[in-house]
Order: sequence, then C-alpha cells, then structure tokens
Amino acid sequence: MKMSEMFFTTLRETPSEAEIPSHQLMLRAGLMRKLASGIYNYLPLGKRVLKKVEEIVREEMDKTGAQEILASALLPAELWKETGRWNVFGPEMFKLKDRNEREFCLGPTHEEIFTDIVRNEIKSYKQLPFNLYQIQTKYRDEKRPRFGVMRSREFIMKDAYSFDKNWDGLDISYKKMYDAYCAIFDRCGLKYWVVDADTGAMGGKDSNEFMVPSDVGEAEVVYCDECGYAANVEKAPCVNRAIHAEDVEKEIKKVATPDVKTVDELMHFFNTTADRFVKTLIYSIDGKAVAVMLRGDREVNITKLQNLFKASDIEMADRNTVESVTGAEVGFAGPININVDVLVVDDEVAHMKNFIIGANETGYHYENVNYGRDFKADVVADIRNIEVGEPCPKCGKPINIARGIEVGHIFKLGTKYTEALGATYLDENGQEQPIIMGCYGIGINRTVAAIIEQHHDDRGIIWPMSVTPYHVIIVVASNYQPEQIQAAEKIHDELAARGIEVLLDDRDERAGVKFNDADLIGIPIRITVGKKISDGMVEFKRRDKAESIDIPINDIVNKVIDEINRELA
RNA sequence: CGGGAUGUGGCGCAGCUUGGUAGCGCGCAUGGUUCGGGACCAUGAGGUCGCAGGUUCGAAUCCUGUCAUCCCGACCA
Repeated sequence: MKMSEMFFTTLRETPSEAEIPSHQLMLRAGLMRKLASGIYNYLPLGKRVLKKVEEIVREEMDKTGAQEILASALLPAELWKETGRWNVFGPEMFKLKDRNEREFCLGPTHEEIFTDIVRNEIKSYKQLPFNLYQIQTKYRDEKRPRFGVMRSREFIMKDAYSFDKNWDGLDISYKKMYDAYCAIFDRCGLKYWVVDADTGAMGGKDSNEFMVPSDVGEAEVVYCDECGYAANVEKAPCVNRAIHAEDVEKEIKKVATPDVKTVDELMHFFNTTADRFVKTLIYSIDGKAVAVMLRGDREVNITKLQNLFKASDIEMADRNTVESVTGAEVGFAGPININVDVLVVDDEVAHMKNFIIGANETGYHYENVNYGRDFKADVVADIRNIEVGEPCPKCGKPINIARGIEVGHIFKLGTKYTEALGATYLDENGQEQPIIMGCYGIGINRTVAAIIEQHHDDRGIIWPMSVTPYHVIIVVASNYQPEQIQAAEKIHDELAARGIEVLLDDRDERAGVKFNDADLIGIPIRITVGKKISDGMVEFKRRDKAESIDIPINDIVNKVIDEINRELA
C-alpha cells in the first residue's frame, strides 16, 4: 500500500479530550475518530487492527469446535420480557420502537437470542453439546462512557454460548473456552491475569475474568505472588483474625461526643486508631432498611452485600431514612436499639474487642462494646473489601492489589436462561431437561486498547506482530531521488508478492516526518531506503529496538520474512 | 445520577475581567529554496466564536436557558 494513496492522517498534537495513552494514540495515529461520546468511527488502520484481533479470536474459537453464527443486533422486546431483563437492564439498553409501535432494543448482550435460537432447533440429547459464537456490535447506553474505546456505548464483542446436557459437560465446555482465551490473549501479546470473578447479574456458578494489568483499568485485582491466587476485589474473600485478642472485655460505657461524627473526628476525640471503631452504615436494599457494620477503616463490598441479599437494588439510605431508623443525626448510628429490617455485621467485627460505636443518640457513642455481649446481628457475613497486605485467602501470605482492564469474561450460567425461555431437550429416558449453558465474552475494541496500553512508548504505538495493521513500513528517505523510489517499490512488490503486509511511505514529506509517523503508528519493522542505496544497502530497524542495521538490498526480503515468521510462530 | 471543568477554522490555544475590525502556532493550498528524526520564505483558502433567547446603538465578551464534550464519584452481561 502506498501511503501517498492511503486514507490516513496523523495528528501532531494530542486532542485535549483524550486522557490515557491508548485513547490518545488511537486518535493521533489515525486509527479512529470520535462521532459522539462513546461512539467511534474506525479508519483504515484501525479497522485492520480490529480485523487482526477478530481473526485471532475466530481461529482459536474454531479450534475448539465452536461454530460462528451472526445474530441480529436489532432485537424484539418480547424475549427480554420473558427473562425479565427488559427492566433489569433499564436505561442502559438502547430501546426503540418500529413504525407500528412495537418495542425493540439494540442488543447489549445476546443470552436471550442465542437461547431462543437453540430452543427452536434443539430437541434431543443427541444434538448436545455445542458452542455457538458471533463477533458483533453491541450497544450499551453507559452512564459514563470513558477513556475512548475502553468503555464505549457501541463496541465489538465476541460472545459465545455453550449448551450442554449436564454440569459435567459444562465444565468441559468451560475449560475449552478458558484455554482458548489464554491462547487468544497470548497471541495478542498481552500479559494478563485470570481472576476469580463474581457472577453478578448474569447469574450462574463459576466465573473468571481475563484482566490486563494497567493503571487505567477500572477493575481492582487481588493477587498473591506466593501462590498465584488472583481475584476481582468484588469476589476475594476476607480472612479475619481476632484483633486486640489480648484485651479483656471491659464494661460498656456511654460517652458524650458532641459534634464528633466521622471516623477521623472520632480517632481524634478518643485518641486512638480507626481499627478501634465500628461504623454502622444504613443501606436501602430492595426497599428494606439494612444496617451494615464494619470496622472504621474498611470499605463495604457492594457485590458481596448484593449476593448476600440476592438483591437487585442497593443504595445508601438518604439522610431522612438514617435519622428515622437511628433516631439521631447522621454520624451517630449504632446497632443498639436501631430500627432496621436487617442488621448485618461484617465477620471482622465479630473478631474485635472493646470497640467504639454510635449510640443512636445525637452526641453520644459507646465504648468498650463487644459483639455478642452487647448486641447481636441478624447476619454475620463477609461484606467488606479485602485490603493490601491482608492474608491471601488461599495461602495466607500478604496479598497485593492492582488495577486491571477486563478484556474477557467467562461464566458458567447454568439454567438461568434456558429455564426462563424453556430451552429444553429430551434425555435418554425421554425426560425433559433444561439445557445447561455457559457464556463467554471478549471485548474486541477494548482488547486493542489494552494492547496499546501495554505496548507503547513516548513516540507512539509498538504493535506486536500478530495484530499490527501492517508488518513492514518502507520509508523512502528522499522522494526526489528516483533511485530510492525504484528500490523501495521493488522491495515493496517483492514483499507483497510473498504475502507480507507492507506500507510504502512515498509521501512527499521530509524523512523526519516519515520516521515520526512510522513510530507513531507503530509498525514493527521499518526499512529505510536512503543514500546507502548507491552501495546496495538499506536500513533495517525494529520499532521496539533503538539500533538499526544495514542490509544488502538483495537480502532484505528474506530478512524481513524470517523476522516476521519467527515472531508469529 | 451527584460534583467539577470546557465549548472560538481540521488539531492545540489566546482574546472575555474593562462590549466596538476574530487572532496565534500547527496542519491545508500555490510558488520557490531545501531534503535522514515533525524545514524555510512568500502568497492564500478556511470560523454564523456550541445553540436559543435577552440586555445594548453594537455581544466571542454581560445575563438567562439549553445542548455537547471531558474528568472525579456512583453505577456497570
């Protein structure tokens, strides 16, 4: 491809709206342009990268025996109403009506649709198992689209759905996907964690997320260098030990604490540390008032709380509710004489001694409080976030926490959708059984962004060979030298004839501009045809290396092909 | 949805406090000189200053409303 003919523009300056490297570079390198918030158009270079990633995904999926189909992105409301998700998704779903006022949505995910396809075709155990997938555009009206393609409202997703006779079969289907995902992300040149994940609103049993370590990631990952344990913080269980175990239980005492409301103020007032306090937070969970108690310096884990209550709607209670259940101003809530539907105590609190709590009376706290003796909970459970340095749930060594980009997610769904939609089969005994389902997603655009996050420097992108839009870029140093142009065209044609994707920078620009653009768009191999062509030499340089080497023009084609093959092997 | 910020040629920005001809850098076009890490000179094209009202003789500038975009938070198969 001659760059003088290519639809392609780079930006010298970073658009002010882009904050993170992948977003900045995707715009600067001319991979894509924004159409609206969270909606992007892909230009030729960007489209080629998407295709590369899609092709890797397709190859690895096909290897597992999964079969590609293509469902519609425009979906009738009925199916969603059958499973109840028309309302569950709520405003996040792009909803629309046809000319006859029939309701539709743009598909945010496709469990319902694949299950519907399957229920119409599958009748017998003899037809199971199988796995169907598609690579298709999804629509989610995100509350806050962010970071370019990292969280967008329109995105390309590979979604796969497995259908099995039983749970053992699902385990096998799941393992195949797990391995395929590892192969996919390996081939994309990504370093990643496979973490235990919450099954969330999708329902189901086991779940793993594929997380690319990155400071710009939206998820927090707990990991253990000792034993290799890794989990989403949402999921990671806390291991609680007795705190201040040496203390003897002292007598409970009411203390006047005028205007002392926050944990910080309490620490000051009592001249002690946050682990001596227990805070009582009031939540509204599916309409019920719930008090949640945890150590002063801990954070509530909403996911754990949600799972505990099998809740769909959780929010912090408003000021009025707090004041009515506690009978005091905000800042003095405590478990004694509190008027809530449920009192939940974090497991850690049950391990504490002589702690300080609110008295449900404005201006007062209790100290030397002990769980069991002074109050009792309706539920004691693990409902907090694990923190750095706490014991690993698997081996007990101190854990670390880092941020990650979720590029893939796999679930054992079970029968949630097949039961709701009546997708059943007749088993060997003629008995009707629900099909057992798994679902498996990869965000294609987000994977591209994650690759850039992991492969760039201050000059631009550094594509892995497997996903680069072109393998090679030939820079003609001096366009006005016919000898250089001719030599460059010859190399270009020979490489192209041998199946190499090659760009020829024959633009009427100075060498510096071409070098800078080559670095920016991140082509892994650069050949420069310059002065030394008179000695029959061209320059070979890798984007990821600083130095370059001179190579006889007659050897360059083989050199390049060797290099590419070595890397793609 | 709560908080914060910003909208001025394709990109980056100034001008706004104190109303009066819309500016700079980059990019783009033409000509010339250059030519291995974002050249130089000359000439030129391109903007209803997000939109709608209002104040005023006069609004990019002041007021009101609205829309859009970005960031933080909440939320997120």
